[in-house]
Amino acid sequence: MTQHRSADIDRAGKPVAMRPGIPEKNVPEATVGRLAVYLRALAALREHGVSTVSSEELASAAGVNSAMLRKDLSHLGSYGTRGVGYDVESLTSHIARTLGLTDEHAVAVVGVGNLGRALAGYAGFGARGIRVAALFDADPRQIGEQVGDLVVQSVDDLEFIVAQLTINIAVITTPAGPAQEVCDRLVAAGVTSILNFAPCILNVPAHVDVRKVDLAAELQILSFHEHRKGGLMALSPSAALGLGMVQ
Amino acid sequence: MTQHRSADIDRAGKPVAMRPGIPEKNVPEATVGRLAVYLRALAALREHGVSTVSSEELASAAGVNSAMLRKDLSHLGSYGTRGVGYDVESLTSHIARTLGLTDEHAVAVVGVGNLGRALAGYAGFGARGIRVAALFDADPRQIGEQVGDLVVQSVDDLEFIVAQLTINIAVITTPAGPAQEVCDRLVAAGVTSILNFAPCILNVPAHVDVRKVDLAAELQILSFHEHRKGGLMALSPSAALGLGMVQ
DNA sequence: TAGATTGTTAATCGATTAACAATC
DNA sequence: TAGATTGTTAATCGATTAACAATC
Repeated sequence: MTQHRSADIDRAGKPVAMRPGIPEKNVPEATVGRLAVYLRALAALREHGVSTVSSEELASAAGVNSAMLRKDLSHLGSYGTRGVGYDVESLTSHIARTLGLTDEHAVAVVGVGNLGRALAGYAGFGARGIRVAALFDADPRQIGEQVGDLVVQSVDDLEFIVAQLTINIAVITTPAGPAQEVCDRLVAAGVTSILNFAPCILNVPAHVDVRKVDLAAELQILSFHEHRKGGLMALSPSAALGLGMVQ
Repeated sequence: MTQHRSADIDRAGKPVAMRPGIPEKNVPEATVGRLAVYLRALAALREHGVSTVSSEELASAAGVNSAMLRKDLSHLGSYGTRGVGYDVESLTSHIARTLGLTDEHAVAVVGVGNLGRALAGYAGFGARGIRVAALFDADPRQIGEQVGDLVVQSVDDLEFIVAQLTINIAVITTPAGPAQEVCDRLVAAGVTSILNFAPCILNVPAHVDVRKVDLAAELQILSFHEHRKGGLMALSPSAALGLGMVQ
């Protein structure tokens, strides 16, 4: 959540994008998170044969406000045409390039439970720069099993294989227990970006990005909102209707 | 992402917490997201027999700054003791109550692929107010299958069962295609909070909260950060070392 | 040219952080 | 009392939104 932010700043305290040799404009973290969403909306539009789209249309497809969309895109440069809109094709490739999806990223998944399998099989990655290249597990019953195109490898061979395949991005879908050790070993093997599904905080050196997906927390947040709505709706849906809580 | 915010405000434009009859102080959205993390850190401390914890210790266990932790907790009231710290037990229950985890929430999971199964089997929920109470799928091969304690039900029976079990929270782990229809039916059956894993934007009435977990987007965000680090590290790890990028 | 829509500015809002007075 | 640590204030920072001049 907050963790990955630490790596936006290098040891000297300067924002990464300001370092000499990396000239790209600085893209705010919140914007980066939405670029992926725009990319998906653009892909859907392209499939429907749409070749030009206005900020209003694209924003509505992405579930955001059009002012925010234009502001987000302005960080990448000016790729729209006033009075007309954005060219779907060219905007797609500008966003993809900004996200670094023109490079091919090999990803390792550690932990081949249901969650790991879901990620390994996720078609959403394929085409777009991200490819699951290795699966690891500690359970001897899983090792050697075929999952999609890949064979599950022993976590004992993690360092060797990760280094061999020059994997920089890893997904941790182990239980909380082994997660920190797995993380340390991934980092030692050259991984610099981690997506963590294990319900624990990972300690990493400053050059490593960690993003955390916390499934229990997501449901607890919904629980909070239910609680806030709760009283009223549960006791009397019609009262809630009267208060305009229901459409 | 932004979607769930819309439901914080009712039709009259007043923040929910301000409505008469719901006196709790307003807790910022960002704080709510972290309360779940604190709760987990507290559980770990309690297991280690710790009965009192300072904001500094708890913050470090939760991976945040101690000022932020104290600020977050101040929204719940004053449950610490100056010069001493927080009582693990009592802080745990205050946070749990704030999150609405004292009520029992029955959750439906729609889509029993790997992701749905991962959630259905997630032990992290059990004890704490959240219980997966129904599983649905459209695939006849899945219907009737036993998953954990539950039998997979036909999505055709969704309305009846959701209403029957007074389920208010649902998780959508279907492909993007059927997600909106599933969502509409859940809402019609009384669901008011949705956790969406399908890679699409859901349109819901204002009284419904949607949180979105976008796995492809998470990896694309990491791809962006890799890209930013990329050039340097790939060409010359030793140069990167010299720039202080590596510990 | 007239209508449409971008890119940007400025205002607002919310979230984070540091610092410290209150107080155990 | 002296040391420690909370709860809160004020400063800063970043993100969102509305409005509009630029321009296709």
